[in-house]
Amino acid sequence: MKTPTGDQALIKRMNTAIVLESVLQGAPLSRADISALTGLNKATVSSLVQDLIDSGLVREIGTGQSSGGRKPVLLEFVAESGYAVGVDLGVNYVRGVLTDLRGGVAVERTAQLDKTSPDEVFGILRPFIQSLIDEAPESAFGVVGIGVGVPGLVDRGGAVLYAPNLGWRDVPLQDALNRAFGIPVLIDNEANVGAIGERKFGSGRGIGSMIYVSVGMGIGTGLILQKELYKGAAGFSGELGHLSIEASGPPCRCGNRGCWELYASEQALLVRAAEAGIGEGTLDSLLALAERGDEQTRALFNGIGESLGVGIANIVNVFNPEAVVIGNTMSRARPWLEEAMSHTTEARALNFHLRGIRLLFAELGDRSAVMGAAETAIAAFFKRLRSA
Amino acid sequence: MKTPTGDQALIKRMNTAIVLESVLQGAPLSRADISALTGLNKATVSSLVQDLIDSGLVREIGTGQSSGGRKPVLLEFVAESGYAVGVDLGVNYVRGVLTDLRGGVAVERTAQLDKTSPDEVFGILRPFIQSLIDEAPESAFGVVGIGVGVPGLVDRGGAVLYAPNLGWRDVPLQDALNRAFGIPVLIDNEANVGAIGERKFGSGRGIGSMIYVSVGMGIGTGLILQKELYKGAAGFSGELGHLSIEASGPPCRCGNRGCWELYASEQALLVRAAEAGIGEGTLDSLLALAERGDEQTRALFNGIGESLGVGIANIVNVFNPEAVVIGNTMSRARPWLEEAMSHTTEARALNFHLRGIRLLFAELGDRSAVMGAAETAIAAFFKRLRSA
DNA sequence: CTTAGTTTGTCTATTGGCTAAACTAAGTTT
DNA sequence: AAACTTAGTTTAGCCAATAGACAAACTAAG
Repeated sequence: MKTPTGDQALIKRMNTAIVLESVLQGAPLSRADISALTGLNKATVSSLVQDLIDSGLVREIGTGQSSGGRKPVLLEFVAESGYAVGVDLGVNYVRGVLTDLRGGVAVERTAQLDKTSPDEVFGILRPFIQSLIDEAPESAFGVVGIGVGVPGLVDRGGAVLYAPNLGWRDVPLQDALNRAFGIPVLIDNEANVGAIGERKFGSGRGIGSMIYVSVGMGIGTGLILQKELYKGAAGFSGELGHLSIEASGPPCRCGNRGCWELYASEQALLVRAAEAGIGEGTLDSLLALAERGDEQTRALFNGIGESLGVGIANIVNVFNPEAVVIGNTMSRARPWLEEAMSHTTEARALNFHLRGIRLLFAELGDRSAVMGAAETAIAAFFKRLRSA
Repeated sequence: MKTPTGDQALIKRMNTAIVLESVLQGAPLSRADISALTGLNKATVSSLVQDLIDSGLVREIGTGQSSGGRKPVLLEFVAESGYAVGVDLGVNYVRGVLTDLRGGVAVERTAQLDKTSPDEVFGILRPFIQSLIDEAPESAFGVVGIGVGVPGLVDRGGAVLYAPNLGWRDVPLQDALNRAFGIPVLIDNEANVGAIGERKFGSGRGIGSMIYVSVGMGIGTGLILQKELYKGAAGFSGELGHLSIEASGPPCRCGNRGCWELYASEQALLVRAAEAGIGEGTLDSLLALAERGDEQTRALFNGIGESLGVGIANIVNVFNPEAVVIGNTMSRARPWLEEAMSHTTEARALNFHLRGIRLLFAELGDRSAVMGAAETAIAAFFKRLRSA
């Protein structure tokens, strides 16, 4: 029986979390507002707010408008009571942010990555992260954690099991960073943190079930189901890039055949462009051509859009999500993809599932993953607060 | 702020639920055992157990072995303190059970269904359910609810939005049954209740994430993720039968192309058998042929097994579940399907995701759905207990 | 057949969080 | 200025869980 038993301390933690949550959501509001909002007694709210003020998470910011009686004392969350580091480890770059507890970016930094062996990457990563930590202002909680997104499979213990594009196998990144910095470190797949980033700060704000499709050289996905990131039994789910859409299609390096990413990724686009002799082997060159009105290039994007739609129709049928968000590099091709993509999805998905669904593109662009990584660390901090 | 705030009543409800849960799990055990198991104080356990005894959910069943001191008084859950009705509404049959609160079957009954209009079905269903209710013995809580599985899409309010095989559209079944019997009624898709049945009573016992694939004339699926039935945003997810496995395959009645169920369902088997001039157009005849060693028939099953494997590989890559359970009529063809199915799945799914996965067949056979329907009603009863 | 030691389950006093109601503080309205 | 409103605090009481004392019922050793 692992279930934690209920006692008074639990109640207090729960109610404190509820009060903190209302301050986070409701921005400037008074103790009376919180009481009305939550149903908690005014006295209870007063007491819990005092605790939060003492801990530094909440502060009073003067009085508000009277509505016929004593003026309310307005409260707000102290975003600068702590900081978090978010890192997006790419195949040839590292991007990092230092954010406050509301996700406000204090420092942002990018570095090149030309070597990819675990040791070399760690040699770059360590001072990179340290420099972000060093820039954090004095605060009540200090730097509360480090979140990292990596292009590969990550197990529950934060070890990178397999990252083909980095050439990594079984790299215990979380352990290493944990030892180096002595603060909580969370490692997750790039698509998973991207999903978290878009849901918290981007186009998926407030959405309960959302599938984030990271379309870069491959296709990765992050599944947010019932407001939570879904991970499979072993911690790695959502390899929708390797969902086969042509059972008898060409073999994929994963062992399967006709995988979605063979048809709908940046890689697929570049291969097709090369076959047709268009562009210079880069997404940028193709985007420029499409921009200039080149019909052949636009047809190419159109085809990718259709293939995206085929996979999205599957996703919609399987998950019946509120939204599908397309992110990563290919989101820049939105103008040339969107119509074919939406059209194909609508033609193929089940009618009932399409009701009210939203097909969106990432708002944060190439920052979905860093921001999500930071948010991961912030969320873990709040979770720790709630349970202690 | 909809979150229920914490107060003492909540604590008591939580702890009562914990105590009840340990009695449910641990079968005959004493108050002292519960205290040791849960960490709750002996006095607390005593008090909560007394409440449960008073309510009729728990009873003392004499003393146990002493381990050198006073003999413990053993407790057990009173399964017969209430009853539930489970109904599996098929296209041409209705199956119903009356179970106690532990899912023990007290009465089981099946009826033919030759008419399928909502009114006609309701005319049959009403006395059918009434007769089950009438057989329930006197008990503390009486018949606590009715669960129904139907072959179609069901919305959150228990209305059948679309059931092509019954020819139903927008039939408010839950409302109708609720009014007729005045006890809680829960309607869900056949595959969803089947998943619940197999997880609770069948081959998926205790498994946290499991995909139930109901392979009948079509393919339906029930997704159990993190121990909970997953429903999409609008309440209907898991149409994995309409996951396209051949983007350029033949059109499906759903509007998409190359849907899984066109390749791997009983229907697909029968179509192929007819093309090859084998059997008499029924699954039974083909099973008999395969049994007798007919090579052509076995090859047919083998092909279906491969197609099942293609879809299962997709499922495994997407959900990384602990188990996939094949249910409904086609589970009877297990001997002729299993090898090709496992082999194809292993060849196509990502290696990491295959670790420890189990490909199972339904243990309850054609009773997965009824049992799951009953369990749905039982679970709802316990949920009500916990929140009041 | 005592007597000591164990184990089960209940009783009792205490703790701590929440609440209603009274109260203080600080405004607005007429 | 008097009457009313609203915000936030203080007070007394409630209730569930707990530690520890205790009674009941048993085993085992001398």
